[in-house]
Amino acid sequence: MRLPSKRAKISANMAFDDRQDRYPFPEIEARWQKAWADRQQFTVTEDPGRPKYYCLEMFPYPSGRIHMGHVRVYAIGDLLARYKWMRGFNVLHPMGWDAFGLPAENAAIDNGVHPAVWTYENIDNMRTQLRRMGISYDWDREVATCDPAYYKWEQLIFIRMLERGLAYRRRSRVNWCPSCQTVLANEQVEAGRCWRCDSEVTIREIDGWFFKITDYAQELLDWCDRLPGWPERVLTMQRNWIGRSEGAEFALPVVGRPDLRISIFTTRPDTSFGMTYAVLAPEHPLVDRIAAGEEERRRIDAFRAEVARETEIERLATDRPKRGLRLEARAVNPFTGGEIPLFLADYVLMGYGTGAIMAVPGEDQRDWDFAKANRLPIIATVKRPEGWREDQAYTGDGVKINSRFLDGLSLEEAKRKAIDWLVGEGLGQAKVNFRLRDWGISRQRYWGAPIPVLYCERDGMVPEREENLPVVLPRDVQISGKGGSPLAEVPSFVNATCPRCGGAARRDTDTMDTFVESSWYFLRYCSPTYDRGMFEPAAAAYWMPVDQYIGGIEHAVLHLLYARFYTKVLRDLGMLKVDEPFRALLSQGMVIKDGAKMSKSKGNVVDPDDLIRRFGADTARLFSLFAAPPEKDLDWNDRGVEGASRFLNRVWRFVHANLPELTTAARTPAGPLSEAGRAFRRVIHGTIQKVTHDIEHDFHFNTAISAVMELVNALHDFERASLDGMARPERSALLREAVEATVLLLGPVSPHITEELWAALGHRESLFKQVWPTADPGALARDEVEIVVQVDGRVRGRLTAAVDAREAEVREMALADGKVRPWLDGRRIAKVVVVPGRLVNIVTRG
RNA sequence: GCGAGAGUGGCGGAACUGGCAGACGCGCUGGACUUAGGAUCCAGAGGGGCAACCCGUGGGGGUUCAACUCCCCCCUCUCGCACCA
Repeated sequence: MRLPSKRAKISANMAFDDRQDRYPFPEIEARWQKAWADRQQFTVTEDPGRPKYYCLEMFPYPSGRIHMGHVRVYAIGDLLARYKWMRGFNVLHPMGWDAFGLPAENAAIDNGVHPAVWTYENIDNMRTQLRRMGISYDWDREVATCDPAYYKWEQLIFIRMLERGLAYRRRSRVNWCPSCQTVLANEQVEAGRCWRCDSEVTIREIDGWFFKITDYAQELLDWCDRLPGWPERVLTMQRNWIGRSEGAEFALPVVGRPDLRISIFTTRPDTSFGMTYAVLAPEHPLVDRIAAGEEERRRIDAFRAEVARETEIERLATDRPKRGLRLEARAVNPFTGGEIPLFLADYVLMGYGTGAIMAVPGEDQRDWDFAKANRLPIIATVKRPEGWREDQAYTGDGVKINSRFLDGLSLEEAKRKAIDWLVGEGLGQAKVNFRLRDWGISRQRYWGAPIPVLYCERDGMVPEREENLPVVLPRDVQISGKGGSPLAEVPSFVNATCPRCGGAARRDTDTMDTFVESSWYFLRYCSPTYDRGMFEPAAAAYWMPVDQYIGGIEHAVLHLLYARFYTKVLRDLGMLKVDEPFRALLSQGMVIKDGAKMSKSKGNVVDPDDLIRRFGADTARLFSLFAAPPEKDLDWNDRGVEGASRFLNRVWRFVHANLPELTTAARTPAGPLSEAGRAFRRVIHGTIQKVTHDIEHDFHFNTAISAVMELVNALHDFERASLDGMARPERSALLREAVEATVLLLGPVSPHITEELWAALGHRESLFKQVWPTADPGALARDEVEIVVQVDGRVRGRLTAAVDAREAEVREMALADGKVRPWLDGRRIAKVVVVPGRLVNIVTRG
């Protein structure tokens, strides 16, 4: 009876789309986006009088179009930003573009379009797409890292780092395509071959710039314990990446060569008496001097060429045979005084430790495998446990054996004593080693920030003068994908004057790793147009650190570690007060579809534009947040999107169908509530409590949204049930309270429809200037609870007890329960466990 | 390979510090309203069984009155890799 008439009313009042019966989201979303922009609602300035909240999502690479991963991360960020607005914070929520990088150069090679043109067109497209999502960005703070006004400051910091020895030059290995005559990124190497010409990739040594992140290894590690807002799994990955290990460093003399000593690092100095051979990395610089003659030199070169074809992952794999080459020279184990053979082997890397190891096959599995393959002796220096089969290395604890003055000691004691001995003999010392390597930042690419140094015949390497910055990337350049750095082909760029002597000098033609730009963009947002420095000190002092950083788990190590490092460098340069850039981190999972990452080749891509056109941004955002908790992968499902859309429509319809009653109702129910009214009010306030908790506690927006859905379900039930038997003012006031709570709680998720509904409910001010609702403890209070009764762990009955019922009382009720008694017949009660307010478990025997 | 995560109905996912497994949504089934329904509303539903009940959180052990949750072993999948001397 009521439904048809209600339906008629709905159609007449609400301008539903005729065909689809959907609320008019295109118009609503456009209108509110314009209103927020016109009012500059999310434009912020520093306001010391209010608590600040800096909410940041990892900025995108301007690939051309946003994808669902972007929708997800920005929906998460915007929810938090808007929530914090409603909580009274002064929220900084900026957006920009990680605009340098390889794809722009590839586009230039493939389509002949200039990287700058390509990049800025993409930015324009993506900005339009993002605006359609209705994110609360302060667009006045937009930055693009390819802007000289941006990278100028990065060049300045480079020079400061150079002055402090934090930037230095050395040789390093790169992938080289002999056919294209160019350096390849790892990404451009496919199964050992060049992705363009399919030639076999080789390794080349070239000079490049490094940042000395290893100087900060200990501090970066220490602060992992002081970042409680970070996910533990990311901190664990960072700790492992930094890879601190304690041990000893000492020298092995080369037999007959008093001029040569091989320095080795070991975490197990206690096993030194088990050293039966030693290994150098094939790249080790001493190898050339150790080589005995022409013939051995040739063998070494051949071996090096073989190893050069292996990736580091292959070289370190423990499940494949290790390659080795025995050298003619021998070394001395200083502990035993005995001679041991020397090898080159692929499993020893130049980049870790000293690039040489003492091999202890008895207590190291890789050494064991290599020793077995090369018929080398194996000596046990730790007593094996009872029944140990001598078929693998023993890496466990135990008493030292076969180790002369270390015999009988525990492993830890022996480590200390071995080091003491080394120190006493003047052979070595205790040493802390890190797995972390310095950060190579030189790229032989065009589309990046130029490295601001020159090379002068007379003065050598000279940094550019500060007043000459930025060193601007020249526009006219040929990008072919062949040959060296494209900048080397631009005479007007290369040929410059020496900042020191004024003579002729050549500029460095490499550009910086794009990770450098992304290591400080969050600082630039604090004062994006400031032109007297990287950032305005007062602005950075106000906004930093970022309170909540949000981005993909794939950045768990590299980007996040580099940004932490860069921040510490700036602090040590006296520019910044904070020690860490990101107070809290939310690592969100990927968006997948049909069990696989979205990709064009798999044909499972969902286009956000298309989605927004069909369902609206509010629905797209709602679904992204509802379908999975943020840290997990999200399996995209088109049907699920329809469900999200259906939910918003349901809310829309309910509000409009009851508008007259809602707008005339009292704000709070007058007088005492009926029992049904109290029950409903408990649902309302329970929802407020749960949503707030889920947002604050663990970012589980999916359960927050499901709680609102439950409230809406309860709202419908209440609306129907309260028609009879409830006083009209009570009903109306409760309906209003519930609807307003729904709209407020849903605001950060789906901001356009909720603004519209909020206005329809008679409010003049923006929803996002409202105060977030708080749960009324009085409304939450209940006087009875349901208690589950188990017999031997199985649910056999349930009973209702007073909240404050005593344990003995509940126990008696359970034992007397009619449903429970038959299960106790003929059994002896061994024990009764009472969990207050939850359950009773009656344990029987026999 | 190493490092880090994840495995729960037909599907996405719930389940607080060990206490009723499957909230919420999708899909499905039945019904109502409709010229119509791919709109909307109501109801049902983990699997087995007429039922009482039994079985169920990747697999196998264990701890406990009680295990998705804690411990040990194994399997599968995902992410990162410059990487353990």
